[in-house]
Parts: sequence; structure tokens; C-alpha cells
Amino acid sequence: MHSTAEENYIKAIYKLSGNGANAVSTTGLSDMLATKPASVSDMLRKLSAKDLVHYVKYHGVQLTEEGQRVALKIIRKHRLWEVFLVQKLNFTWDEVHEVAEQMEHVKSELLVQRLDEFLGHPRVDPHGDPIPTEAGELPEMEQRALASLEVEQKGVVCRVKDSQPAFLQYLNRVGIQIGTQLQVVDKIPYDNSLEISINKNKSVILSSDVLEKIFVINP
Amino acid sequence: MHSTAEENYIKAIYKLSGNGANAVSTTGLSDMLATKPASVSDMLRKLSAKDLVHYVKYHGVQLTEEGQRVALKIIRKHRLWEVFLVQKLNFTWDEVHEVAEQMEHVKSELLVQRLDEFLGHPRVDPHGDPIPTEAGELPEMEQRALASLEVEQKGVVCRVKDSQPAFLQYLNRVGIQIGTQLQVVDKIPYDNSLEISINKNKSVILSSDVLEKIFVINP
DNA sequence: ATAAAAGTTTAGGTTTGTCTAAATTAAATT
DNA sequence: AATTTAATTTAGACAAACCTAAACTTTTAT
Ligand SMILES: [Mn+2]
Ligand SMILES: [Mn+2]
Ligand SMILES: [Mn+2]
Ligand SMILES: [Mn+2]
Repeated sequence: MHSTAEENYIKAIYKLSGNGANAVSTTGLSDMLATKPASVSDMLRKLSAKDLVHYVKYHGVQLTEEGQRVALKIIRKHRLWEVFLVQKLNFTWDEVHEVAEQMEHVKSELLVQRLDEFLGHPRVDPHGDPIPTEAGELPEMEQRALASLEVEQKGVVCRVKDSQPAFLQYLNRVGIQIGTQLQVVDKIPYDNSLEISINKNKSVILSSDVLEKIFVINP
Repeated sequence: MHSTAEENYIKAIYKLSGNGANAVSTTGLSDMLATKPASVSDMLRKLSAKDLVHYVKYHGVQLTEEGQRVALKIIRKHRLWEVFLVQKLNFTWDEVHEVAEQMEHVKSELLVQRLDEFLGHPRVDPHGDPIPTEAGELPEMEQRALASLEVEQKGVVCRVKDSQPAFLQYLNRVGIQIGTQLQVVDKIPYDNSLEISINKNKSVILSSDVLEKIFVINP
């Protein structure tokens, strides 16, 4: 089997590559994993020997078919555990990521299967991220970044693309969660921030940084 | 915090010492952990430096107060996860141990607390082993080994002291589980095996090996 | 086209947890 | 009490996963 370290590299490559599309750089990985580039080079040589990645020295790395299968399995487990923590153990969405980072490495096919059943085959995790199916498919959803809405346009929050507690707690404070109704009240061209009304109620100004991390569907 | 390897040593010392009472030998540990005695010596030096054990070279090892606290926390997590797997995910009692061995190392106080609540503060795990409380107490239950019963005496199975799938599957086959009513029909002095009737029904002969691993309370 | 800068890899270490083989200590036998 | 045997520890290695410093490619700027 694969070690926890290997699994974390595979997951990081998957995420940085934009679901397997592009090649990923050594420094990109070292940033994401909080290791040094030298350590990444070592690991890439190893993953390459195991045929989990295509690795061309100095030119980046991509997952093989097998590597992608492995990545999706880990992500499936991570997101199922997040659902479990929120729905069954009353965790909040800002408390789950760190724990799921540990649980995703527990090895048992039966466990994942049964957990999925127990949760009623959920489609998305508490942050709105889709859960890969047992067959290894990752359902795509049509959705747009909040940043792309024009004045007057409405949307319902379906996904947030950052699981850091600090970010999620900020959303808690302004009153944004999955399912929240938003409408763009005004646009501030100076810095591309938007004034957003929340649940047809009070409005806040969100920075373009934040706007890029929130996704909505048409209401 | 403590590594998975350290936690496994602490748990092994706890179990071999009979709940902290006696000193434990290097070979005893190497047997239980499937490592070589030399590796055990190394680890004991390390645990001793961390004040988790009292270690006197050539004379065995015992857990410190702190070591016992750590041991009971790990055992608490192990047994709570076993309950979860059986009661919520429909695992059988012979399927849970291996998975719980992994889950017991997940670090999150909140997780243990919430899991305990979710399960309704269970007292015993699927093998009848008591679950240490949050305060670190291990409730003792009066119970006797099946081996100690005389002819005609009855008992209700409350605990089995071996979690190997092969053993538990053997019990499944003869029809013994937690709560099963047993009565000693006859004693075979030659090898100390007993003929046991199961649920007032068909009877089987159990070896003294097996009899030592099954515990009963008075019906 | 060359030189500087940025990104990446290699060389050589460290820590953790394991191993084998040799040395040491304790226990059991004579 | 001396000797043999068994248990345990130490010495020296190794793999995994990380590090720093130095060397090497690739990219960017002059
Ligand atoms: Mn997450
Ligand atoms: Mn998530
Ligand atoms: Mn168990
Ligand atoms: Mn158990």
C-alpha cells in the first residue's frame, strides 16, 4: 500500500493540476505541503518508480491513470468523513478539515463502503465539494465564482473553495453558508470588490480574494 | 504528541502488565508487537526519556502514571470505534479490530467526545471489554472465565478476550456471542475441556484454551 | 546571445523505527 | 560456586521522509 506521505503528495498533485489536467511544479508542491523543494524532488522520483506519476526532471509532474484513481479514492474518503463529522457528530464546517486529513488515510474498503451507505450516499461535502463516486467519477457541477456576477444578479452559495478554519469562520460571521441567497448590490471597480446582500437582508462588502473562493448556482 | 509506534508500545505494555500491575519483559513486548527484542530496547529507552515508562535495564518496564493515562485514552478510542463500526456501520465483531487499530491513532479530543455522545456513552465494546471513561477510569466487572465453571453451572457470555478474526469466527460457528446462555454439561479431566450447552440447545466441547478466553456472569 | 535570476535537482545529513550480529547480564543447572 | 543457557542490550546498518547547501537547468532580462 501507499504511505500517508505518498498519499498526501498524490492528493496535492491532483489538486494543483486542476483535476489532472496540467503539469505541476516542484515549488507548487513544496508550498502546498509545507516541505522544501528538495524533499519534493525525492518523493517525485519515488512516486515515478511506483508508476503513480509521470515525472520529467525540471519539467513538472502529472498523475498517471493509476495515480488519479488513488487521488480520487483519498478525496472520496476525506469528503465522506467530513460529512460524517458534520451530520452525525455535530462538527461545524470549520472544524472538520483537520480531522478528515487524518481519517482519509485509514485503510479499509469495507469502511468506506459502509460509511457511504450510512450517510445515504451524499453527493457533496460540507463545503459543497462533490464526492467522487465508488467508481471513481467526480461529478462536475455548473457553478460560477461569486466574483463573476454582475450588479443585480443573484446566486445561491453551493461551494466554498478554501477549508481553512479562519476563512470559514469569517463566512460564519458575515452569515454565509451553503444554501445562502446572495445578490450583488454594487460593484467597486477600484479593487473589484462587491457589495453583496445576504439572504435579502443586510449587505457586506467582500474582497475579490473572497469572491473568488465562493461559488454559486442560479437561484 | 506521541507517534503511532509509541502509542502501540504503550498500549502493549498496558495490556501485558495486567492493567499496569506487573513489570513487562522485552521479549513479551517483541512477541506482541511482532518486532525484534533489540527494537524494543531502543523504544523503551525513548519512552523512558519521555517519562512514559519506568525502565530498569534487564529488569522490565512499567507505565508511569502519565503512561497509564495515555494507554487508557488509546484504549478508549479503540473500543469506541469498535462500537461505532458494529452499531452504526453493521460490521461484525470479527471485522472491527483491524480497522479500530488504525482509527485509535486519530488525534482529536473533540472527536472522541462527540463519538462517545453519538454512541450514547457505551460501557462495553463488541467483545465485552469495558470502555475507559473520559476521566480515565476503567470500570471493573465481576466475571469468571468459562474454564472455572463446574458441571451443571450456568453463565451468560459477557466478554471474549481475543479479537483475532479466526477466533471470533470460530465462536460464530459454534453459536457463541455476547449474551449467549451457557451451561456446563460435562467435564473431560484428561485435557480440562468442557462440554457446554449453548442456549439450552445443542452442546459442543470447548478446549481449555478457548475456555480461558470466554468470560461469563451469573445468569 | 549572454548574463542574471529563478526553479530544480543532487549530495550529504538527521530522525524515527526497524533490523542482524555481537556483547553483556541474569537465571537456571550442575 | 561455577558453568551453561536464556534474556537483554549495544553496535552498526538501513529505509522513509525530511533538511541545508551546493550544483545544475531553464527562464527571463539585458
Ligand atoms: Mn477538507
Ligand atoms: Mn471539504
Ligand atoms: Mn480490538
Ligand atoms: Mn474489542
